[in-house]
Amino acid sequence: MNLKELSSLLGLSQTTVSRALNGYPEVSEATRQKVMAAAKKYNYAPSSRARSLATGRSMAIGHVIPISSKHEMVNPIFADFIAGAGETYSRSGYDMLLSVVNDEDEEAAYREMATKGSVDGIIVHGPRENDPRIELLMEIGLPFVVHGRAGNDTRPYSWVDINNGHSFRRATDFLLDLGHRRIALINGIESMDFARRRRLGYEAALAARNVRPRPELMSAQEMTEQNAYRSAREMLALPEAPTAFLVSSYISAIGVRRAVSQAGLKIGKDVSIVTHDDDLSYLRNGDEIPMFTATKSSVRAAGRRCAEIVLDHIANPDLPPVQELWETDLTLGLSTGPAAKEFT
Amino acid sequence: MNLKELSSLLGLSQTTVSRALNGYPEVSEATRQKVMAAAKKYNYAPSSRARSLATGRSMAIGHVIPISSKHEMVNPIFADFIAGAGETYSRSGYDMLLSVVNDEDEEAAYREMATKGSVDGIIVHGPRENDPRIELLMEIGLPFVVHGRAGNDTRPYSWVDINNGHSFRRATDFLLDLGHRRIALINGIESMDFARRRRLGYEAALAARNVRPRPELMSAQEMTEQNAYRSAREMLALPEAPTAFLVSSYISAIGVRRAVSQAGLKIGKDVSIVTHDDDLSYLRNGDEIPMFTATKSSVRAAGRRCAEIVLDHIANPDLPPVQELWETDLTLGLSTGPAAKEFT
DNA sequence: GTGAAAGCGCTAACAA
DNA sequence: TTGTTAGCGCTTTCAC
Repeated sequence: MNLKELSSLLGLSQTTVSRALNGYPEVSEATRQKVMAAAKKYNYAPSSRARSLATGRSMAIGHVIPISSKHEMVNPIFADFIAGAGETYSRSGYDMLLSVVNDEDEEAAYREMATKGSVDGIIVHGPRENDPRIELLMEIGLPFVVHGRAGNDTRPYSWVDINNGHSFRRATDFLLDLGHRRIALINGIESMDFARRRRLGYEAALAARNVRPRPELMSAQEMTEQNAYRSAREMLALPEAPTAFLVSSYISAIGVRRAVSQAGLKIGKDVSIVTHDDDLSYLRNGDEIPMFTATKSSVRAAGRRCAEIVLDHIANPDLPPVQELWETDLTLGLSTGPAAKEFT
Repeated sequence: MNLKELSSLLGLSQTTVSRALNGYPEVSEATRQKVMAAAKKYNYAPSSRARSLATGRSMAIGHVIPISSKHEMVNPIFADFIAGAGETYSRSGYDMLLSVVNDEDEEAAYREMATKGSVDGIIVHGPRENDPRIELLMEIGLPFVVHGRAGNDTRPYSWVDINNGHSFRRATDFLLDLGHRRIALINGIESMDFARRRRLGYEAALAARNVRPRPELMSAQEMTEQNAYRSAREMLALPEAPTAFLVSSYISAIGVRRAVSQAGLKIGKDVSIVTHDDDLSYLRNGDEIPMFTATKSSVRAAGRRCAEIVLDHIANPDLPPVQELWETDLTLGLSTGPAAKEFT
């Protein structure tokens, strides 16, 4: 069923039917009712392709997902982010176009989305330090929002980010307060902006207390259980083994936990672990200490927010860039480890 | 830059330019070269909207991701599947349209994709037993492929599935061979087709050896670490505690592992755990026993295959449905648990 | 309040 | 081998 058929069925012009359906005010209430009813009855929905061509807007937002052979197959937080963004899009009648590309083809993917006119805006995932995509997207001229930031690039582009530095600084301070001096950092790959900021926060906390950072207690790798396990095991075998671990992802924390157990050490007694978690409920038994930076729900919220911002910029291209730094729910649990104390 | 501009720039008709760009044979090599060069120079790419409208094909495949308030936020294997499908699409010049919807709106989402003509085919995720979507999609008439199956529906629709039943039957057999008689099953929610099949495989293995299935050793929940942890802890507190756990997801296995450790039991000695894993390397030390059903790479391969099938059906609508049941790499490691033995 | 007609940018018959 | 022309299904001026 298309507009032509529907309108001839109703004995009206295409114009009137279109107007009735799109909520134009000049249509009489009676006609509108009739049209709406018929559309529903015949299950009519305007062709998005035709509509796009006529209006010049494609009603879709592009997400480019880089698949690297070198790095993690798929960013673990990606799914939740997408879920959040998707909610916003469907509320606003937008589609989400996903483009999965090898990272060397990524630039071409953005260019193509723009020149083919398949999207009205773009969301950038997993920004790296001095990410060249920012430049590219500014040149292309399509509205875009970055989830995270690309280093200290001060150009006015829109982004939504978690305050990774502050969060890790506070977590490190917490461990220092507990009396720890050999605090290991199990981090993600440092080319990712968020990992760099986390390390800086950790280092800043150490420096403020004159605690010497130990390179042998810092690892920066793809965040898998395996990597974390191996790193933690090696660190625990050192003559001066860490008494605490600050861990940059939940899945890595599981690897650390395994290494600690296997070394015959008791978590929360011999060694403290500070990490992310979405569910505190089971952690208040001295098992480990959670720290919120990017939980499932906050990632989802970030997805929603990024989507909103890009839609706003599409609706109003003169809007200034939006830059939001979200403070985290840094919720630290009760530790029964060395010098344990409650901290909120 | 659009076709009109490009062709007038070249002093050619739109038709010729279009033909040259689309690889039609009747264009002279000389013109083609010229056209190609100009297109590259001016960074021209045909508008996908206009092209879709003209050809009637939208060059996009729809994926509907149901977000349930009741269940897991996002299916954990979803990201890898998407990555695989995305690879295939980009090779074939297709786009992927993601629609994130509440599960009650899912039917409407499929209908809309079809009537709006925004996709040429659909991939169905997370089929449930007697999933009404199958009916709906057959009625809609768009090519579709299901990742998994919808119960024992024998209608001729295309699907790609892992042999979950067989895999779990073999794993259970393995544990029975080791001498285990109280084998717990930590499963996903049974409304999901895969979970049901896994339980059936498990029960069949028990029945074949006249081992009574114990309802108190079977849990079926959303697959999170928390749920698995709680279930395992409860089971271990029973007077007749399980000596082995058969666990339906890697993340659940982590919860089981924690419960077992916390109970003061040694994995691989007091209790065997059979589960999924992508990386065997660290498991041959008696820690636990991996079992492959749906690993990251096989899920990705399934994504690629589903995408291929749907593209095939779009290219040739008369193609009969493709139904593929993949046998799994059920690789069982060395257990040092009770009656341990090598099994491959 | 309604309709006629032009046009969005492309592809594909049909002509030449 | 190339060009002319007529749509694809919708929105949107402009005229009534």
